Formats: sequence, C-alpha cells, structure tokens
Amino acid sequence: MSEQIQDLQLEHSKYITDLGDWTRTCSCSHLTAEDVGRDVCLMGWVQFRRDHGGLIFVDLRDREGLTQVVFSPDVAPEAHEQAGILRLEYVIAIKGRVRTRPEGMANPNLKTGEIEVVVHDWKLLNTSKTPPFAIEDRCDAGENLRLAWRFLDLRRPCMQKNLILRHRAMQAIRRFLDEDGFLEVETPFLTKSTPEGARDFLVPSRLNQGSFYALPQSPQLFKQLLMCSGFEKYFQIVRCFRDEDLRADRQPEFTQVDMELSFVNEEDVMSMAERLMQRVFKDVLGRELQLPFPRMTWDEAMRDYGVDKPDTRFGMKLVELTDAVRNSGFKLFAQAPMVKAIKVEGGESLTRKEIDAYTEFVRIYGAQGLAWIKIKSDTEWQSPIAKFLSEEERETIRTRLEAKTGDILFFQAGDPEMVNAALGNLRVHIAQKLNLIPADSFNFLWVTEFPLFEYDKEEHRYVACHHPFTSPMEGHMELMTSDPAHAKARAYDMVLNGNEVGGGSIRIHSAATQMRMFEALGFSDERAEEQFGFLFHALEFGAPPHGGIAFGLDRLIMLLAGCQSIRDVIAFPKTQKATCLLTSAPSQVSQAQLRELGIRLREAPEKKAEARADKPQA
RNA sequence: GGAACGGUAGUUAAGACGGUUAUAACGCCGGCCUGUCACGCCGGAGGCCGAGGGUUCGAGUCCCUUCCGUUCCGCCA
Repeated sequence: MSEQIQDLQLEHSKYITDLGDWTRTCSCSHLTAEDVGRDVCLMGWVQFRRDHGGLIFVDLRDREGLTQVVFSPDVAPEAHEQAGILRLEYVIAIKGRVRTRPEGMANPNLKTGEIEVVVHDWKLLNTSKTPPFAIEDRCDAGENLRLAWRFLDLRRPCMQKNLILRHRAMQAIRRFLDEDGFLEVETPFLTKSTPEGARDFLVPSRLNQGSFYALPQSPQLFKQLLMCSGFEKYFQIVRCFRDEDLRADRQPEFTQVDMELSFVNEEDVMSMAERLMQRVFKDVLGRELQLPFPRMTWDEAMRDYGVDKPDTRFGMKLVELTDAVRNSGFKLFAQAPMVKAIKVEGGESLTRKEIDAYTEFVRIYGAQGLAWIKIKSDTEWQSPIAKFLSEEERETIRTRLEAKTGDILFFQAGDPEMVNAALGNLRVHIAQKLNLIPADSFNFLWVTEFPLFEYDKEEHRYVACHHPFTSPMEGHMELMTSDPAHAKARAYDMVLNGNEVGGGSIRIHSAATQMRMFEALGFSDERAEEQFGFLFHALEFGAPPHGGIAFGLDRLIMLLAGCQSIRDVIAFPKTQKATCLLTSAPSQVSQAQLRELGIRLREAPEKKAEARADKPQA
C-alpha cells in the first residue's frame, strides 16, 4: 500500500513548480464580502478536498485560517482537471477571484464563510505523504505520536494559536518592562555548578578536562551581580535548566521571565508584578484584572488550604479540629498531632465507591485512610467513626464546619505535613470531580511570609526554602541560628488558580547577613567562599538593597491558553523520560567525541543493554 | 527510587470464561457525482495484537520480564 502511495506522490511531484513571479496577496482568514470581485493570490496547505466530479472544493489553510477555493470546469477547465491530483497537506498557490457563495451556501462556522475564491490558475508547490494523523483540532492522536511528528502536530490550529498566544504574551511583557525602565541583559548558559537546589545539567569542558560547566537553574546570581553593577532594573526572558523528574507542568528546560530591581522593598516588586500581569491579560486576552491581588501569609495558606499555592476559586477550606478532639475517646484523633476536616456541601449523595476512590487518592500522600461523616440529619450521622465521638465533640464539629443536612465531612489525622497534603490535595481533587470550579475565572493570590528554611530529612540540616540569598524578615535575623524553623523570609509567590506562576524575594544585600545565612545552612567558610565567593565579594562593594521575582512563562501561558500541560505551549517539549521523540535526543556520542572531552564511560552502552537482556527470566 | 493507567490496521478504539477467518469508525486507494464544507454513494487494500519468555492441545486475552507513553508521590534552592 505504502508503495502505491509513494508512487502516487512521486507521480504528482512531477508537477511541482517554484513560485515564479507569484506573490501572495493576502492570508486565508482575511477575505470577506467586502473583497468580492478582487483578484487574489493565496498560498497554503490543502486542509480538505471535496471532489464533486464537476466542482472541486478545497479548504486552503495557512497560519491565519481557512478559505474555500473552488475549481470549476466552467471557469478554468485545465485548472480543474489538474486539481484532481490534490491530496491532504499538498502545498499550493492559487490565483482567482473572490465571489460570494450562492444563496444559502454560506458557512457560518468559518470566518471567511461568506465568500469563496474561484480559481483561474494554480501551482503545485509541494506534495505531501498522507500525514499519520489528521491536521485538525479535533484530532485525537496519542501524545507520543504527536511528539514524534511534532512538525505536523504544530500545524494544527490549536497549537498555532497557543504559540501565537505565547508570542503575544512575550511581546506584552517586553513592552511593559521596557516602558517601566527595565534593561534586558543576557547572562551565561555555561556557568558554575552549585550543589544547593535542583540537580544541575553538566557540560564537560574540553579545554579544561575534568571540569564541568553547569547550565543555569536560574540566572539568580548573575542578576544579583547586575544589581551590584548598578543596572537597577534588569529583566530577561530566559531558558532555565533543572535535571529533575518531569510533570505535566515541569520540563527539564523551561522559560522564566526573570526580573530584579534595586532600591525596592516587597511592595515595589509585588506592585510591579501585578501591573505586569494586568498588562499581559489586557494585551493577550483583553481582560481587565483588578489590582491589587489578594494576599495571604504562608501560615494562613497552610492552615486554610493545606498547600502553599491555594486555589481560591472555590471554598471547602480545611478546618482545624486538633484541640477539639484532644481528649476524645477516639484514640486515633486524640493522639494525632493534627486533625483537620473539610466539608463537601451536598456530598451526602456520594456513593461508597466514590468515597473509596477518595480514600485511595489520599493514600498517595501517606494517609492511612479517610474518615467521613454523612450528615443525614441533625441527629443522624452516618459514619464509621461517629460512634466514637462525644456529643460535645459532635457539636464542635458541627459548628466549626457549619455542617448541614446533606453534607459530607472528610477527616484526616496524623502528622501535620501529611494531613495538610492529603486534605489540601483532596480538596482540589473533589472540586474538579464535582465541577465546583468556576470556568473562565482567574484568581490571583500572593502568598507571603514564607519560612526561611525547611528541614532536609536526608541531609539532616536546614536548607533554604526559597534560596540562600533570601533576606529574613525584619526581626528574624536572630532566629536564623537560634530557631531556624520559625524564621520567616521576605519571600512571596504569585499563585494563579492553584498554580505557582511566580516567586521572588528581597535579597540579602549585606555581606555580614549573607555570611550568617551560610552559617545557618551549615556551610564552612571555605565552602561558602569556594561556591559563592564572587557574590559575597560583590556584596562587600556597595551592593544596593535589591529584590526581584521570576515567572514561569510556560505555566503562565498554559493557564492563559486553558491547557492542561505546558507541553501544549512549548514548541518542542520533552517526554516524561526527558527524551525528544522527534530528534531522539539524548543520544550516544562517538568514542572520538568522548576522548576529546577526556571522558570514559564506566560501562559501554551496548553492555548495559546486554545486561538488561540477560536478566534471569521467571 | 516508588505507585497507577495505557500500548490491537495509518489513526482512535471494541474484543464476554483462553477456542472458527481479530471487529468498527475515520483515514488511504479506485470508481461515480456541479454546491460541498467532518460532502455523499459504490468497491477495495490494509494486522508479528509494543517486544521477549512462560503456562496451555490452543494466548490479543492468563503469568513473568522488558521497552515506550501518560498521571502522580518522592524530587523540583
């Protein structure tokens, strides 16, 4: 079969010609009734072909849209006859005249549906093999196929729309920041590895064998140096690299809108960031955002939502019950470090199967189970646990959760980290399942007063929550060493519909404080000097107070475009195993290349493959 | 490092307890058709059921291993 098709394509390819002196006069989306009578030249791809024997209709597609062109034996017999060879995705140029469609033949679904172009002459600019999937929005090809044929996938109008939207957002950002006095400065991609934070992508140095560059996780240090250099307002739309596992909203290389400002405090940065978002939403979606955005401290976020990036488009807040059940006869509750609950209004109708599914869901976060109470009436509570609760406890639960007949309550008891994660994520999960999230709403939120440190159980030490250059809040300097768990940072995250879209902080600009921070993180003087000496020295020479923020551009565009994955707003994304199905990167390199770099693999790749195949079979 | 789901014509899917020649839709190829627009009608081709091994008289179906994709946990200063 494929031979047959290739023969066909080969045969057709004989008719391919160059543009010659033909010039495109307009795109495939612009012609309307006002253009009737105009002679035009369109170029594009064959989207659909409807051959009626007599008339041949072709929907011609370019990046802007579709126009129906008609090959008629009455108008141009030769052009009509030759049009028989047209197939999907053939590239053609047509010259013809715009005319209104016959009475009742307009297509209201098409922007250009009132008119058509009747072809006088046309050229075959290229043939195409039959694409492996339909080049249409409604195409339901699997993502692996789409990624392997990404250049075809990107022809689909929805993908074009996403990348056009991305472009518009980037231009809006550049315009705003330029007008606001920011300077765009590029920083190195080949830079120094710093073990704090994410895993680095390493690049071997040929001229310095045994040494490696790292690709930047972010331009953090360079932008602070630029502040020390006196540029005052910097920005960059820049690729960042982190060698960590992928998610729907995480790629190994991703784009940040990175900004840094001198002589500012939190208010200045947050206000600027809000106005930037306002501009982007105005220019890209034509939507007005109300400023300022609501704010919430990290403590409040964890208390009410269990997560540091609350989705505020719906309620169902977490309610604290730890104190109320401290002396409960129900030992599981009484002994738990934390007990919290959420209420699903009208959730009494949930089936056992649905509740079981939610129980499975919270197990992901380490929960042992999921206690629930269905409020059948004021007095009748259907629940596996209600019988363990005293009347007083019931009353507290009823009051705090404002429980009414027809509701269901879900409880979680245990370590605060687990309770918050389980209920916080269950809250969002249920809201999605039950369609409680209003469509087409954008809820921005600032989360502030983040902890300065978090305890790393593996390394048995405190590590920076944001990064080690974040300034502690006023009055929290002493806590850095005396009580690191309670030290708070001058850090802020911008949250949009439950997604972290940006984060930043006021930085440490005093060398003494920076040194203290390294002490708190358990760095020796030597190690601090070796790894961050250049920043430290810059702080010693008149560093201005400064702070900044960085936005995850891919996530922001994903939300603007209404997509579920950032892969849909990145032209050439990687799979979850960080491979590129189009180019087959990463790939093996020659021994000669490795030798030049002074690198020898511990195990030859072929041997590894063999080892896999040799594994004993059951 | 871990968990879950998926892989069957070009594509998307169906395939009851393991049992005839593995279905359907779309796409593709050929024919017909002068107003279609997801055109219509008639005909046709198209399959190593991801790969390897096992159980069995017999495997798309059961078991094991492995590869690929997706989602999530860990991880992501």
